[in-house]
Amino acid sequence: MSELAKAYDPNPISDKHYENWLQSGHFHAEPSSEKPPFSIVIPPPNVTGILTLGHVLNNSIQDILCRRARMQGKEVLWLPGTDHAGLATQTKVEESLIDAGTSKDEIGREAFLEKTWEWTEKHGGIIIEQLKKIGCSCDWEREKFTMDDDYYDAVSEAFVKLYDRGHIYRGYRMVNWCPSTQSAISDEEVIATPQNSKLYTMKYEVVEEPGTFLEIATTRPETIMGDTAVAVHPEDDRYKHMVGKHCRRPFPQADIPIIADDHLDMEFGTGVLKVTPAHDNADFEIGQRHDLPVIDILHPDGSVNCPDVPELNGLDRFKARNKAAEMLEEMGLLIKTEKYKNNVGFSERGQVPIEPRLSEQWFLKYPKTQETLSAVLNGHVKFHPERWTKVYQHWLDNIQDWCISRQIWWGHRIPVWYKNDEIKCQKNSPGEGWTQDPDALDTWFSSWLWAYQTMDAECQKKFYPTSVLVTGPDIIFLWVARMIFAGLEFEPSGTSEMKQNIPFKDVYFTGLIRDNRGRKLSKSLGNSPDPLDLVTKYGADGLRFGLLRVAPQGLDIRYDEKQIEEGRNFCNKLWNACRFRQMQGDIDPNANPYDHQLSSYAHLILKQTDELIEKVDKHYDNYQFNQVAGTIYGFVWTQFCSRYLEAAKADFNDESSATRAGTLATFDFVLSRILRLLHPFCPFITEELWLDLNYGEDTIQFAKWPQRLETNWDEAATTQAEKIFDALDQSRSLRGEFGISAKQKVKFSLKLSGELASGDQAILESLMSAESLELITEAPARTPMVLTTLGDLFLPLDGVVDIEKEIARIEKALIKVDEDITRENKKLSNTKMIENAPAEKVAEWRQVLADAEERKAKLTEQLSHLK
RNA sequence: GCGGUCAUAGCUCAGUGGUAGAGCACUACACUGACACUCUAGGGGACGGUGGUUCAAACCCACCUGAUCGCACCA
Repeated sequence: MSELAKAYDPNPISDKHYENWLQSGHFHAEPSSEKPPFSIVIPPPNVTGILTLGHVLNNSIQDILCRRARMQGKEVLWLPGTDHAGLATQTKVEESLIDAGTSKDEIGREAFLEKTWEWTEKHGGIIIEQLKKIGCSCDWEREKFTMDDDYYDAVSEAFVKLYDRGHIYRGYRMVNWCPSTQSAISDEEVIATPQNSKLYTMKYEVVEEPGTFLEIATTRPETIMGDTAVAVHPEDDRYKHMVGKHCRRPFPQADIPIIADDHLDMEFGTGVLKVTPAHDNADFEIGQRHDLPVIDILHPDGSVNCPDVPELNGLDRFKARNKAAEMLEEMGLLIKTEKYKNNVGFSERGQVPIEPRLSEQWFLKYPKTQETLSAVLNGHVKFHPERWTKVYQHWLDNIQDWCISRQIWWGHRIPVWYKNDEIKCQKNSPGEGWTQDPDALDTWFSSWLWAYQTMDAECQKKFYPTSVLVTGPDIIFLWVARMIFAGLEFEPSGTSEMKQNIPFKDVYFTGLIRDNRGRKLSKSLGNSPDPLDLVTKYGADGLRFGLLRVAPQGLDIRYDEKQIEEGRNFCNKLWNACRFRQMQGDIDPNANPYDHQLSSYAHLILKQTDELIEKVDKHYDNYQFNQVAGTIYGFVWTQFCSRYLEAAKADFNDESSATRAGTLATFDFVLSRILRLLHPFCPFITEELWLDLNYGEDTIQFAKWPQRLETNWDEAATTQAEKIFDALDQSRSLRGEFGISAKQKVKFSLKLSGELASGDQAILESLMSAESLELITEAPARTPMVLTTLGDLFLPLDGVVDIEKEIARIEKALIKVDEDITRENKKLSNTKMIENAPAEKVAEWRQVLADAEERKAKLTEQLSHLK
């Protein structure tokens, strides 16, 4: 047993223990184990990503669940891995190529993929090392990557299966096009973003009625060249008569029909809509209904493709917008330009507005939507907090086909082959002359197999379905729902039973971390701290505990570094409590307090420990980690350190104390439970203290999870201890009122209401740091007094007492007592209340009233003595 | 527009029907033999508003206000 340092220095300890844990294989999950299984698959971070506070929160929670499960005797699999993040990684590699003076198209597909693998190997795995720094107990032997050969094959096979079952099709349809990455993206990756735009009102001349103009409002004059009609509402009296006629598109000049369509809102703008079927979802549908031609006037990069209008041709779409407005102005067709706020869809990755664009893409028509919904509604999968089920249901009720093809190279290539007019869907080339589809699959198309494809057959048998998924609600559609689909569709259990195929039983949604002004953490705002800096400053345990303590279930977190500092301070507090214990010597790992004579406060802390275990278990089971942390924090700091430990000093300083051995045994008993309860949150410091204090031979990681004692408490003793602490608090207040410092030795007199054992008296005397504590039967005159549950406590001040001050103090106390009496009287004089309230409540109120009246009598008497 | 969430001390938040809580911040005190990453004391709240249910509402219900997040959007 090494002597503990005066201050807790987390980092050397953490590194030492993590190294040991890795070498001992403690994180290994054994599929052949007899123990009940507990499993979690990590939400795979981007392979080239770096750790954020969000990751810390998310992975700490998973670690907490896993570590507790191990202590509860379960066989735990926490399966780690990373995601290839197709678009995100490809973008980074492309940028590096441009910096090097080349480009992906220049070097070609094969060389590009080689570069990307190099990049992945160079930058990949950083986040894995960072996760180790914060203590994550993943089974690293099983680390998976979505581009591993076997995983790659599985993704292709999944595609082929769905194709064969008729769920996947190719179609020329309107998709969300990201001009920045030049790829289609799914609806879920489009973020509606409020924009300050302009609404242009222009006029088109009616061909059949020269001199008559239709006024049209638009936010996108740069798409005029793609207009193939102008639409009005069929019941709009202003325009009804125009339907069937034509109006003149200004550039390139052409006559386009005026049509009637129900889609229009007569209230909006002028009630006339320019119809651009190639560049707007709604317009496309109108075009379909009216058989309008589709004119695509944009290049894939978002620049204008319209040689007939040389002024605009080749311009970027936003420049073209301004230019088109200028042209309208010059032609005298622009009536007005107004400021206008609207929502524009942005590409999540590319950070630019998306273009609705027609293109040939692969789509998945989701199978088993009913089952996917009912898995959650029936409670096979439980969401925490539950309200997310509503969001989930809403999405499923309105589900659209999933565009799964991406015009990128880094990812799982679509397993479809073409030769002349033939198409074959299979993993490998059908032979000579066949060319593979150039596109890759949406990254999420690989992620959705993650819950089982990460496991080998043996592990699947033991650990699938997994126990719980911990993730953010922002990917409820992108990932969570789709994993449920995958489980139900591909039936990894080998049976068709729903319960065996759903990928997880519980889903815990974490909150979002925001800064102290409520903004999201982001690199561009510079408000995103580096978790590793925080680890350096406060230790991994401090970071974990501090963060978890302020992370309420299902709500966003206002992050402040102060909170992490508090976490570190808490660890230091615990450290020093253990250091204090160590100074007393003689640690018995199997100490049983009940073998010894116990002081009243030892009885109290034992009972409180039992209550602690109950509360902590309850909060754990409800996934209320902030409550777990808060409960342990309060217990350690207040009950254990400020009360029990301070009281114990009296015993430890007195060699002859009859309760000394019992106090020591109680100390070890309680502390060893605190360490175990805290281990999931603070794995490093608890391991260190566990070993230093010799509470177990080996590691704390598999120490038995504390159980309640459920013994018959010595109620008399615990009540007495509470009274003693009340008397202590009151004595301190009294000192404070009269400006007597805490260490200044003073005499106290106590007129007991009940009994006080001599041992307890000695402890109280010591805690009050009193010169003496005299038991008296007569109240002394002109002496400051305070009422306690133990009795009336007097502070004789040998004539130096400020009587006016004491009178004021007592009068203030009387006001408070009168308020209590009034309140209780009001309740008790209400006959309805007496009749309807439970008898025990009424009795309670009567007791409160009686107590208050007794206090009032005493205070009144004291006041009369003073005056 | 539809749906969700939140509103309690200066700040961050606990508190599921019966006397308003914690941490931080603030004020004062103490370099007390575990800890200054500390100790002790103190001040500070008509629990967003209005109604309703109830013997009893911070808590349950309705509406309102404000903030925030999804989803769908009108060009």
